[in-house]
Amino acid sequence: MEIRELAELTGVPAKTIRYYEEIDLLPPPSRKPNGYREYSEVDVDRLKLVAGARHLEFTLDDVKEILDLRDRQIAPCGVLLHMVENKAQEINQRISELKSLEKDLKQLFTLGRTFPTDDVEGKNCVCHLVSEQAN
Amino acid sequence: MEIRELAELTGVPAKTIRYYEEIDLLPPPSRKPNGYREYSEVDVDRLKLVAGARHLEFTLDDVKEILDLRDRQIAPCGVLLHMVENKAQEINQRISELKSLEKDLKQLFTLGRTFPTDDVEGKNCVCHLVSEQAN
DNA sequence: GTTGACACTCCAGCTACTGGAAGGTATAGA
DNA sequence: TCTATACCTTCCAGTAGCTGGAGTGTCAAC
Repeated sequence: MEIRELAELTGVPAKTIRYYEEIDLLPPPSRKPNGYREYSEVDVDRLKLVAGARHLEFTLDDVKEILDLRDRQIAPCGVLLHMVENKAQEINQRISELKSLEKDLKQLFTLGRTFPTDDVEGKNCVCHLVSEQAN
Repeated sequence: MEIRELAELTGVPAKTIRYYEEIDLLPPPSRKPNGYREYSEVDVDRLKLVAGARHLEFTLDDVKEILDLRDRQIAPCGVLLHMVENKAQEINQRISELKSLEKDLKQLFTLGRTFPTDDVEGKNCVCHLVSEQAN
């Protein structure tokens, strides 16, 4: 199949597929006589793993690690399971951060709404509240 | 004051301060005879606003917009308040995404743990589960 | 005179693509 | 046969927000 079909089967844009090839995430495929890339089911499987991992917000380095193991005939499941656990942890952490951020923003909004909107430099200015966030 | 002091007062690394200057977020400061940058309280205020906004995860473009208004003597509070509201909304959205992601990861972990760790290509492989995430 | 901690500029690299230019190829229709 | 279109190809540049490092200059203390 050509690159467009691989793109459709995996949901990964053709442009991105070429990029993945460039950074050695995907092996250079064989070429048709006209120079077009030609892919097989094996490529579909590989790219689906990449797409799935990206959907889970793994980095391309993570993905590379998994694929490297697989390429060397080592079952990557153990490592991957570990990565999944770590990623869940990481996401959890980020959720906490964002929740705290959301709280700050809402507080800022509530307080800021009580201020006049034409005070450029005074303390009763949303800008001033924002400046204080840095601490 | 020199750049190091400004950095300490605002928590923004000197390197970043120079970068902000380069992208016209901060005006080029006056220079001492030896060529060192020299800052005043006004610069501290300005950079604190930037730092606060960055802490709230506003983009530098957002910050630029606010500073531009202020520089043209227009009170940016109204615009900023609006931005705060939008950002809260955006963060909220992202929290939802991450929560769903966390759920997927935890499910994957639970299920993956029941699999043998030496199955490279079969269906009982974490890799296979990850591949299916793309849908 | 030398050491150490600063300062300066400039260039490169990070992540994960994405857009666009300039050109080649395949197919369908007038 | 010409042409329109929808692909394909390569290569270069840009995005966001810094950060690291090289190479050099300055200043104060010992």
